[in-house]
Amino acid sequence: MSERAPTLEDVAREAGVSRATVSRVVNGVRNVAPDIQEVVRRAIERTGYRPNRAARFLVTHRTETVALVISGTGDAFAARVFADPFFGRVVNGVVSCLRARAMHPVILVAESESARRQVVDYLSQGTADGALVVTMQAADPLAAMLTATKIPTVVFGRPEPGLDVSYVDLRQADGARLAAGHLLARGCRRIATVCGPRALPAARERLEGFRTALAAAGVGEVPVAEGTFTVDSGAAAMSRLLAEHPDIDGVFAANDMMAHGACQLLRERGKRVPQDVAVVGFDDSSVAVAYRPFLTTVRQPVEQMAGEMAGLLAEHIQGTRTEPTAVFFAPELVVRDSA
Amino acid sequence: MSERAPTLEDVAREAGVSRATVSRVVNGVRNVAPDIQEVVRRAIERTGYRPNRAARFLVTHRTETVALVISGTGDAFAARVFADPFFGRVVNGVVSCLRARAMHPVILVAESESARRQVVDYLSQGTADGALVVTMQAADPLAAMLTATKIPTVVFGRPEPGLDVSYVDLRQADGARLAAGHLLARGCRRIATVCGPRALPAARERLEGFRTALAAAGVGEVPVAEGTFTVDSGAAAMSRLLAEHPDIDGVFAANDMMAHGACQLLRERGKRVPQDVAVVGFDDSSVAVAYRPFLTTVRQPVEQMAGEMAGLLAEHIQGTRTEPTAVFFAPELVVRDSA
DNA sequence: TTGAAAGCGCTAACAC
DNA sequence: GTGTTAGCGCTTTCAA
Repeated sequence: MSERAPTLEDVAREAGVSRATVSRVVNGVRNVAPDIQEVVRRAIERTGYRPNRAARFLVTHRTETVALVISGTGDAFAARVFADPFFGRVVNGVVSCLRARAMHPVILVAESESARRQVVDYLSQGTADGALVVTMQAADPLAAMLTATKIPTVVFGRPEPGLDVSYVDLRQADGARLAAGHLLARGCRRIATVCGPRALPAARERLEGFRTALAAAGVGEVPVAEGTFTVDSGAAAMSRLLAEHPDIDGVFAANDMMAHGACQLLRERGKRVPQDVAVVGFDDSSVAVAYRPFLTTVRQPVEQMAGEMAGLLAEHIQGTRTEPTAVFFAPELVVRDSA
Repeated sequence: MSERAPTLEDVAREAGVSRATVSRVVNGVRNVAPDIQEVVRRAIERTGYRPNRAARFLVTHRTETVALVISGTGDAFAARVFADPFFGRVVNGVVSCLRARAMHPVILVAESESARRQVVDYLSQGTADGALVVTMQAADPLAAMLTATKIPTVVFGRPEPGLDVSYVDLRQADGARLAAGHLLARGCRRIATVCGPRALPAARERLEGFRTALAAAGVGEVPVAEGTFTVDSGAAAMSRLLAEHPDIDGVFAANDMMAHGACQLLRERGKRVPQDVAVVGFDDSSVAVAYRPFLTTVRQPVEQMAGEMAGLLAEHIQGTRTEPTAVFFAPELVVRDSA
């Protein structure tokens, strides 16, 4: 574009020292006389020198960039993910953590087999130091492909069994138990659940945890309807539930959007929430308090989890941590209006 | 990590040709005999060679990465942006367009003066070929800083006057006119509006456009309450409006979330939507049809706009386009239940 | 403490 | 058509 950007060479000439010396002060290595440091610093100032990352990377093999991969499958998959508040929270957590380390996330989408290969390809070109994988799918092959290629990887949510990779996860079952306990404590006895896509491990764990907790309290047979984590699907699931069990008095939905969908449908059918039917959501995302009724929900600290995920990756990259590590987070019940 | 990744040199040796020849087939340059091409291709296969991006960049000066900068100011600013469906739509549009060009977005957040400088710094290190700026603020200085540094830049939304930079924008006033026309056609005459932060040019344009359209139809004096684009703020604004003008029969909200907030408040106050008060939103984001009432709204083709923004940047980067260009999009009225 | 020099892996003239 | 060669801008031994 303009006339060539200043290089180390230019600064060196300007300061009357060697390239090596300039490099040393730029990288904060000691062994440089204070006065020379000062001279160099001024020369940098005058020339407006910025180190060239690519050149530096060529020798250090560190790009200070990590890939944030949204993995999953299907038509319009990406659009759905990006519309979900969950995605924004993850990005937020990742960015916050990375910034403190002067690293940056590049967004990659892996929605098909070929896209997955492209991601692996991209990463093996040394464009990023590692990968953060957020998957919307069971048995996502991406993490395995990545680790097989020896690319530092950390995943959000428990990976498929047998895969030796670091991850962060929520104690899903505990969250479900919290929801069950709250519903029970309210006096609900005819309790149903709107679960998430069973293909998703997290959704399965919430469902199982919920069933287990209820069974332990003597409530057997829990009617289940599956949704897709959207408001619509929550309403549809609620409708199915109501058709077969008109006397339901408590519902646990596997995320907040479905919980809202359930609330809406319930109200349309003339049921009051929470008086006639209590509804508990999951996530405590921004939508929990955006629409009425404000949701009683199980909080998942997504930003924190995403931050920890990024932190783990950073440690793997710099070699501070070598063994695959799992970090679990505790869910928390947030009581509001819906139950 | 492992033993050194294979380089061009390795492939060349394996294939029994020179580095240059391998480079040519890798980059799809002609002037290579078909049989040699085949030999090289097989050698690449055998060695598992992946070109090293940094090395390539060092000579081509193209990183095939662009920065997607979320710019704005304030505490918790980032969290708010990331929670907004708008952000996801932008990312989606950008990623789709970039992928086709084998480029990738790296997410940067510029929420303070120092963060802005870091962004400029980052880009002057040649880490990305250009910047996509999405700002949530009036007179954002970032775009100016970027263009001053000769970094190819395209912004989402009209930049401050006098700044010679490419941008994409919606014909905001047309959108407001659509909303006004619809409300008028329904027979509304006591019409108010919940506008967005006046600091935002887009919000101001919607407001002005709305006023103008109404004035042209002989409806003067439009009560205005300002919100912050959140559901809450929409409800609060509606409440203020109602306090002063209890007989309002039509409302235009500057985005869908505020429209939902207004609908909720209206219903809480015993008003039926749309029978007693008609509400028109703006954006046609995913929330428009997620909650009842489904919103009548002005569609803003965010994904398309974001895609065009990325496309413009790509052209600027590859030199196909040199003059700053503005591309405008036409809004569209989507009639549903709320008006 | 500083400088000289050897690459890092690749592309692009230029020569053959 | 293909190979040779000279860098791109930086870090990092190794000597001095």
